[in-house]
Amino acid sequence: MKLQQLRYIWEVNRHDLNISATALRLYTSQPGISKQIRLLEEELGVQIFSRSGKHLSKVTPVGEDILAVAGDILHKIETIKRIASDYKSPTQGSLSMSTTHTQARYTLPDVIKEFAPKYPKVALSVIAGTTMENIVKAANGDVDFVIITENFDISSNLVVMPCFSYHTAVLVSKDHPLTQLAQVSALDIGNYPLATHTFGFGFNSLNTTSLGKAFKWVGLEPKIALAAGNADVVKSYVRAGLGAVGVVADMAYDSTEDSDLVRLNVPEFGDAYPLSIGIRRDCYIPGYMYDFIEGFAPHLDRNTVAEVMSLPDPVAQEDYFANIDIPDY
Amino acid sequence: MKLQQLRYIWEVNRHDLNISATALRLYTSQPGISKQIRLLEEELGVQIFSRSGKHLSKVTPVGEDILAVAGDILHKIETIKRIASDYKSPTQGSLSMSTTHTQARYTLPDVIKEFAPKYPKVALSVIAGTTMENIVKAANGDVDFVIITENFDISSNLVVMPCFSYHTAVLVSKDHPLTQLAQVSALDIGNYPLATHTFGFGFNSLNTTSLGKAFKWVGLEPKIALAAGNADVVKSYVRAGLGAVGVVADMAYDSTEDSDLVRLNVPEFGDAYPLSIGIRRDCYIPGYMYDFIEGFAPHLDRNTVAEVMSLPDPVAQEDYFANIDIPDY
DNA sequence: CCCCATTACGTAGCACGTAACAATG
DNA sequence: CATTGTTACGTGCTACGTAATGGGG
Repeated sequence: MKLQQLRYIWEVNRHDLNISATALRLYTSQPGISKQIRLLEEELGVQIFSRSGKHLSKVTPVGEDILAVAGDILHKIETIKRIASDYKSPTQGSLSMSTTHTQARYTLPDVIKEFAPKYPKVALSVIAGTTMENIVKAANGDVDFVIITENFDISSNLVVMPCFSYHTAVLVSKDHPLTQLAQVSALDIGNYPLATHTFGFGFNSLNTTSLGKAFKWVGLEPKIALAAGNADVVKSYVRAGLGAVGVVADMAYDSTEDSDLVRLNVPEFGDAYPLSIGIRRDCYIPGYMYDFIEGFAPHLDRNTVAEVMSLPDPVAQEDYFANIDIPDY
Repeated sequence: MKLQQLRYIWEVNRHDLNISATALRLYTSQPGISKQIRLLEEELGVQIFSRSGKHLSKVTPVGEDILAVAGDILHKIETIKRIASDYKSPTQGSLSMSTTHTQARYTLPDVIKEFAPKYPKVALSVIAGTTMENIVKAANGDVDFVIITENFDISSNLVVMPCFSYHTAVLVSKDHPLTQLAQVSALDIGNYPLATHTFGFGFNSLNTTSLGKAFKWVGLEPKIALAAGNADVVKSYVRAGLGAVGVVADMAYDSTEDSDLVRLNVPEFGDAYPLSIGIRRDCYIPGYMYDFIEGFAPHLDRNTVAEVMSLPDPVAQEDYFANIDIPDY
């Protein structure tokens, strides 16, 4: 059994069982991959892929099991490289995260501004995507960690550490009728088109967020005017003067930059949302990564993170923060 | 990076950093191993072993980290082979366990008598050792699972499933003065030499077992006459007619075979001890292994074991059995 | 008829073994 | 001086690339 053989079956599986496409991506030849896969299957005495004619049609049941373990192995191989690289040159390496647009746009730049000059040799990449995509990326090891809003109790291999809480900001234009009210309720908002970004799981998730619940609670079906993955679009829409009410995460509201907007206080929307960081359980954490995390969430210092990561028990990891105050943004 | 390189550093570490000895054991040449290790170190850019002169003197800090991951990888490689082998020929393979002498001698033979004819092609091996040794073997993956008395909440990578409870049997010879008493207490026993096997952690562990506590409770320092790892020796000692009181696990007392001994009822020694099976968390379980486990502990059927093993959370795994009645032996 | 996996075959690289060397206790 | 790790060197294996073959949709 060779590592490359494991790499090949893993990649072929990732590329829709298309050996040719895999070969292109790996800059190698089709016959090479084909042969190595057959050799592996021969050595193990089982078929990993079932062939129909000249196609790999699907993964056999054994293949599923084998692929799962192979994935672990390949990830651990990368881990070894990282360990060595981190020890050799602690200020060098790569750091990738996936997160929502809001964090990428509003909270992360400040952290990066501190981080980047300190670690000029660390290749930093921030990927903005939906919560679902982000979680999958982190779980697959495509990124080092994920910063994510909403509680996700997905039974995955991610260690979740809360960074801070944030609230929603309800925004209207300066001349909006709602600015005349002494106290705005969700009921009042229901009379206007609502512009919000999709909190995580896409459009329908509105029903499951506490924002959605707040609407339900006052017996309203919100008239969504705009649901974008992007707080800036929401704000533009509010600015457009169509009477829209915008709901964004409060970090997306800057009192000076957005001085043409008015932030309303709506008690029903007062819920705090936890913003958390999720790291693959068996991930190796280089020094600069600790530093980045601490820069983002000061209470997640190196010792804390290391301690939580070393807890063998997911529930203990979760409980660790149960009695710790999570700061507001 | 090659798998063999990982195997080499792993084995060299296991063989006290002696490359020559390792080469002998692996049926290969010293220079081969030496070179591959250097190649790996070169590729990673770090030293895994520190050299003093012509010796590998110790493992570097990075080396420790790397070795840990390498061990995982090698174990998973074996797992892949097992998966394939099990799928290819489900009735073939190997099954090894480590346990105490008492289980090996008294409870396991019945299970094996059922199992062996059913799976003639499974190489079965039972290793008797102290509890400590057994746990280490299972955690290292040297054996497939461990059957162990005493509660061990060692934070290891073992999934623990209770099989049944047993009690201690207090044995004396037929002509022993204690047989004249209507009711025997621990206090009475304190007057005689005590013969017992070491429950698990060696001689001193008597203080931590509930057996030891029972003595403490009645204010006695037991006069141990014999502490052996072997219930048969205890019984011989009791038979020797020196007035010794023997304490063994009740499965070691056979009312017909040991009809020359009298079992006393001593309330203070009435505690139930759980007997559990411990399986490495990331272990692959072939069909015949499920079968063996079920033969040993009928309530641990295939579905139950599979379900518990698939729980990602050690605490959940432990709690699984909290509300389930564990049968007596 | 295009796409894709497999077979055939040649080559370059590398893992491994033997032998010689060096250094340590 | 015995033990152990490293260097030197030759060889056999094999992974990989190119070219040709063969099924399917």
